[in-house]
Amino acid sequence: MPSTRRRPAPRQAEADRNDRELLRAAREVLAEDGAHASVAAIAARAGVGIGSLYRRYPTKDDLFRHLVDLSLDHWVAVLEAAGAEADAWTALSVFLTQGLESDSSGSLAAIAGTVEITPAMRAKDDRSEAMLTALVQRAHDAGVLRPDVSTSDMWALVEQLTPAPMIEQLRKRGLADQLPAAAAARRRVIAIVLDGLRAPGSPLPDAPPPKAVFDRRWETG
Amino acid sequence: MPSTRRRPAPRQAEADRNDRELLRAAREVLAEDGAHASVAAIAARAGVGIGSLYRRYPTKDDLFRHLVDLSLDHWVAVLEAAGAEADAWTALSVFLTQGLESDSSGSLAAIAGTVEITPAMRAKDDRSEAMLTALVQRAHDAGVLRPDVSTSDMWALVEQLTPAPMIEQLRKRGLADQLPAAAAARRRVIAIVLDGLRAPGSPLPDAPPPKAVFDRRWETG
DNA sequence: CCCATAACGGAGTGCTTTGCTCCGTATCGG
DNA sequence: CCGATACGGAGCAAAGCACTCCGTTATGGG
Repeated sequence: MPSTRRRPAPRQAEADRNDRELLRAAREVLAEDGAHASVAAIAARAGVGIGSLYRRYPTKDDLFRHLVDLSLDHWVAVLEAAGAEADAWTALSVFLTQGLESDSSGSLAAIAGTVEITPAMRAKDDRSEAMLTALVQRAHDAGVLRPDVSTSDMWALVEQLTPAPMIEQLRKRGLADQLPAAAAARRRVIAIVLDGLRAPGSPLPDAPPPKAVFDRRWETG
Repeated sequence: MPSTRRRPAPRQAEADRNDRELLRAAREVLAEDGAHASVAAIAARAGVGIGSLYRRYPTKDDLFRHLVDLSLDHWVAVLEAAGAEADAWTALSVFLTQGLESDSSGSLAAIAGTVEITPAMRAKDDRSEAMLTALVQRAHDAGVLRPDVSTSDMWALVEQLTPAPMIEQLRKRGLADQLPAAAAARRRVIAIVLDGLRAPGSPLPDAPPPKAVFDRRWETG
């Protein structure tokens, strides 16, 4: 049997760059347009033809699922970096600041319930849940985190702080010169929240949310 | 000249109720669908015919402008209630909790830049800016608010905390049984933020955002 | 310097959604 | 019972949608 070895892809470099641009653009458009984000808008913002997008992701759903998968990877990586910190408070602080600052994140809440979650993705989610719980427990043991804060409170903070409404708005309106100030404003908000997490804190209202509140949004069907 | 007095409107009560329902529905749909919110969806959610909506608001823009106007009224009212508090810290706390809890608010950021701001609306905005600045100054004088927090930091917090992504998501997916838990989670987040605002606090990063960042998003054209 | 090949861009397609108009119907005070 | 007013929603032209198809372009081993 003669070698049917394929030649190397002629335009591999361009293809790789296009893929990165597509994912970046998809996150931006999703953050701005929410559930109504269109494939055409994503391709246009990436500076890539629609045809090229569809060659890589046969379906809009495939693209979005990949995005969710990458986001799960992002949080696992952030939690690993945070867990490696020697100080319990620094670990929590790294979790929030690193996790929220990178644009590898972006608000995917808009497509919750529309993408099928694979078992591998579920496993990544379970993993990050366990890692964050360990981080919170460590901070409680060290007495640096207010005692009434639970793991799900931390996820609630992440959900609330992940969208950057001002930044999206400015980007959409083309007011790029205001972007640094808006990003700075968001960093200050996160810093305020971090201080709010420090022990002792005044008692929190209600009960911590059950994890089901977060998970059920992502169930399809 | 004979009296051309009009007869009283035969279905006035129904009309009033419909108007309230329309505004409530518009806020919900805007929060869920963002800038792509459709008139048909608003009418449907209000349980009102499209024709009735268009009789009251000749244009989609008219409806949205009214919504923005009411939101400005809402914040002025909240600031008046907060300013009436005897304790400087309680005043700030009322501002955030009352301002963010009511569903008279809702995230209108999605339509920033698409509605024409009338001089009257601009005046209301200026008024609330002055009132909040007074509140912040009072808290600084009393030494209860961390000294590096400015008025615009407070607006940034409001912008960040106004959207309720989890609540919208659950409502959209029909998971009504989870709504109380999600609302509780949000109250806890706000309580954490409030504690983060207390003096002394650790130094905040960057500089406070200029007010222009907030205003320019609303300029049309 | 070829030229086979893999990746490219975007016009086109059938279908849905949109903002808005129009008009026959329902309700109520006098 | 009747005139006035508000009602609901079918219908319309235009725009937007996910996705297909195909002629074009860039690359790198021989």
